[in-house]
Amino acid sequence: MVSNIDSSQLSERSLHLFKSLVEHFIEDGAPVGSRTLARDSKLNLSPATIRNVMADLEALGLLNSPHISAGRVPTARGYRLFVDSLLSVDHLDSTEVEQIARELAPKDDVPALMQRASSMLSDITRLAGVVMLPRPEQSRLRQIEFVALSARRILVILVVNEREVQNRIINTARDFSPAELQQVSNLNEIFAGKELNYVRATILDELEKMKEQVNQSMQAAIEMAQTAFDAEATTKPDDDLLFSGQTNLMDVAELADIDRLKKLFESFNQKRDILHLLEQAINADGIQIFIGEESGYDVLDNYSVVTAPYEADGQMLGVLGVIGPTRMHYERVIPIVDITARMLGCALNTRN
Amino acid sequence: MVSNIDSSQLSERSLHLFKSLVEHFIEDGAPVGSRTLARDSKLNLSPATIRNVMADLEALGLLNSPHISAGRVPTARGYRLFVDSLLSVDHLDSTEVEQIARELAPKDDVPALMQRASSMLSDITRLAGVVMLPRPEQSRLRQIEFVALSARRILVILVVNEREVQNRIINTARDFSPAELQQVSNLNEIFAGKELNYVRATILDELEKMKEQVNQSMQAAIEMAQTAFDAEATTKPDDDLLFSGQTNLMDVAELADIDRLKKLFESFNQKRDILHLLEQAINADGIQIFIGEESGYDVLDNYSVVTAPYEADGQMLGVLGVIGPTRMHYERVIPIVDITARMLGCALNTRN
DNA sequence: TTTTGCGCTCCCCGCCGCGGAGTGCTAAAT
DNA sequence: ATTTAGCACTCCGCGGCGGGGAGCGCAAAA
Repeated sequence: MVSNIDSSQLSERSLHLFKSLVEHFIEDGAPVGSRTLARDSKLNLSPATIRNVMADLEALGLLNSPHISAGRVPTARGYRLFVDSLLSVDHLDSTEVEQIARELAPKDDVPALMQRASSMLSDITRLAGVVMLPRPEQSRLRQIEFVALSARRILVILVVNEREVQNRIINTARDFSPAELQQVSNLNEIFAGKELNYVRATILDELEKMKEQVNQSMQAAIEMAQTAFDAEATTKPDDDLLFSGQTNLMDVAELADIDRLKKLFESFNQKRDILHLLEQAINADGIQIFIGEESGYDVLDNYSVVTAPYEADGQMLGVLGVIGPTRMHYERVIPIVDITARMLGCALNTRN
Repeated sequence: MVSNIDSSQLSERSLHLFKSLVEHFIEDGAPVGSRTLARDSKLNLSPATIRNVMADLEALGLLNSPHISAGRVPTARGYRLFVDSLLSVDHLDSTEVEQIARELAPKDDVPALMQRASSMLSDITRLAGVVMLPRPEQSRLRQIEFVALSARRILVILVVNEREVQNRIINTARDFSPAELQQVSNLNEIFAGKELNYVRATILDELEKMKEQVNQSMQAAIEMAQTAFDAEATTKPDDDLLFSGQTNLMDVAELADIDRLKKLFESFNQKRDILHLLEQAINADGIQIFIGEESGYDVLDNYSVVTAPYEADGQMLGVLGVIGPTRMHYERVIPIVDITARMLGCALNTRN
């Protein structure tokens, strides 16, 4: 990749004009010419001077023009300079902060909270919102329970990390008596508080060794657990992204070009690309922005993604963000994404 | 509503021409003129004659023309006549039937099955698919379990109807001892197999009476159950529609008109309108079709919805269907929706 | 270094005119 | 009594044309 432009490489004046141009373009989406810029930027300069400056900026790859006699438009690289060095971030309206806080009040379960976070992001920015569900590095098993549905159908309940409940139904190879089901409490004693992968590995691999050490009905518990974890391994968590407000992107005339939009929506459904992108952002320290072609995914050409990781109890949990046209109001979107991530983190901190 | 046209009110020849016209229009979306119709319909008639017939059909409200010198286009009423009396339904390719059967093999849990049904519908028809989740009239409580997470946080697990598991976490007003939690098995004895609403009502309303009859730790169980069912009452099942393939609608140039499409997508998200529509179809005996404006929801202008209810174990469970432009290949879509509903029903029949 | 002036490019928009497809009507043909 | 042929007419779509506007670059003047 060609190196990005550093703001120190440019004169004060160039920067001012450049900033002004980008703001203009973000506002009304039309290429910006020297006249308008001369009129609106406070510097008293003639259009001709400004044309010279713009020619320089174009040579640096910060601007280009759709055709020879149109105004200029920022390139991805231009936006990059803009957001990195030139942007003055809005101070959020206190009523908006309150709204966010209200929406993210921890009043129900985690998935619902995430859903609210996503739709709030899209409502408030009028763009598309996305939230990656928390995938804690370490899932500690809290409790495991077996409930008999019929002789060979058993409901397995895993309580993980204080808050999360997984259940699945397994069909066992042989009948189990109620007494055998009771033995599961032994498993709790052994595994409570252990890391989930460790539990799985232990149960699946070290079965032989354990079987010799324990009594018969305990063996039954292990057998069942084995079936349960086998089944669980096949469960891929591929619904770990929550989108909302996709339709907001449909009235950004920017690209009414249905085909691009369709491709974008399809990539929302596939989730793969967006997921990869967000994963890149999870270790970023705060806001991270992917601008247009930068992202490397060509469905995102002309779109930007503003992300922020969220954490609770000192642990990185996931990423959330907003997807919209490169021509978006970064100065507003950035603080919104930022504060949403923080507040979501708060809401997730172990409560009570 | 003005009465629909009955096929017996029209001459054989008119019907033939009308059918031919609709098929033509469905095929290429352009208004159909007398010349093309004269050429393609096997009857040896001159364009002029056909013009006369078309004028009659227009007078009946079956056709109209975008402007005076364009060809004719079917009206909603025209489509109605077409699907009710004129349509010869395709015989499904056996490979397609197999594909459907394969997709709907009951290999995992109900929600996943529904999801697969929906995306299969959209894949195979290249339109948008929708499935209403089963809402059994009677949910019988199979089992209820309490698991202590901490002294005051208790995980409540309800097993309903053999297959469905609900869990929620409640915060209790006072501490409960493990011994008290054990008492829940008494609740199982009382309520197992009872209708869920009855259980809820009994627990919430008849608390006083029961308290006197039982020992103290049993009272604890009732208290907890009360809290649990209180919480449950607030949980609205509003995510009971599964859409997929919305993006398919984006390349029906038919209405590249982004605004309409946006409204439609929004109504998918709101779910309300579509849900109401599908509810009308649940008591229909098999396929039901809503054509354009007929549906009464103006977001569906120029769209048709083809639905079929599905049932298992002799009980109506829900509705599924396909949403696409009025100009869709009904002769193909109808059998697909039909067979999908049947097979989904089979997959849901109590297994084992 | 900035500004002025000038020639030039390209888009956008409205206009015109034309060919094509289709209609409705009337009069002739069957 | 139908059906057909003929004819005048309507309307869309398209390409070409021309002018106005916005903008550019360059060179020469300030």
